[in-house]
Amino acid sequence: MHAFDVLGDPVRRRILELLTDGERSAGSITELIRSEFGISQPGVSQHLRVLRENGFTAVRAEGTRRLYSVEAEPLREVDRWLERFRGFWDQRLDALGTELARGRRRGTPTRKDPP
Amino acid sequence: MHAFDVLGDPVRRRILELLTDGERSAGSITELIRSEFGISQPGVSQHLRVLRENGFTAVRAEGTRRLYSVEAEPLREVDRWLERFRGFWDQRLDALGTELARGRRRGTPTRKDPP
DNA sequence: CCACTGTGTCAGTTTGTGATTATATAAGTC
DNA sequence: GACTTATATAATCACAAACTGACACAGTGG
Repeated sequence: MHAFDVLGDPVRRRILELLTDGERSAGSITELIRSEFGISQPGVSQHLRVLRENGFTAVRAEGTRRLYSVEAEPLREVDRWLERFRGFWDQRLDALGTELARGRRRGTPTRKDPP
Repeated sequence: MHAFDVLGDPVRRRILELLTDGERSAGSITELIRSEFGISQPGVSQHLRVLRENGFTAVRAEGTRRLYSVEAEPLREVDRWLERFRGFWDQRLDALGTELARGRRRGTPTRKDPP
């Protein structure tokens, strides 16, 4: 499953958002998601599975609890894919800053259409 | 349809990639995509429609030709969503740069799990 | 006007994904 | 050991998405 497919689901995006400020147990995630989306516990668990199996989260057991946390790599991959499009809005870049932070090369796009 | 759903399809991602270096006619896109993915002309046309209807592309008519080009906004939206996760890998940031370019506030995430 | 090219739309079929209910497993508690 | 809590898995079902083939329609050139 491609990273973008994983992020295509609003529940999964929300779960990742919840994890931005640190570890969270499956239970606390489930509770929140249930209240926000009205889906069942197994439903949430399956989304957690997708995130897990695609490397978006790391899990750590603590008793019966499973503590989930964000794993950066796949998100970073998405970020890298987007990179090629930054030129479309970064134009009036506070140059130095962006250029240093990201390693871009591409300038403003130009026309090109084969016959 | 959410931006991530649009990007969930590999054909649509590829089309956007093709458009990074400028306008392209539906025909030239179709030809390329057909050779790469082996799908029919209507198939490609439908993907173009999704991109169009979701604001990922602009279209301009030139005779019978339709010239497609990238429209930044939706991609930018995705970029903004990702922003909150940059802290997970940007740590060793060439500080100044990133901080100036993006308007981040969040630091390194910390633990937090409600009972 | 006719035929041809370029492109979009429609109808119908297939497939994959997300949801549900029921159940399994594993860890604590009494 | 029986019971409860925490979480995952299994089986199944429903629906949205993607593909195809047939067709429509606008421009263009003879």
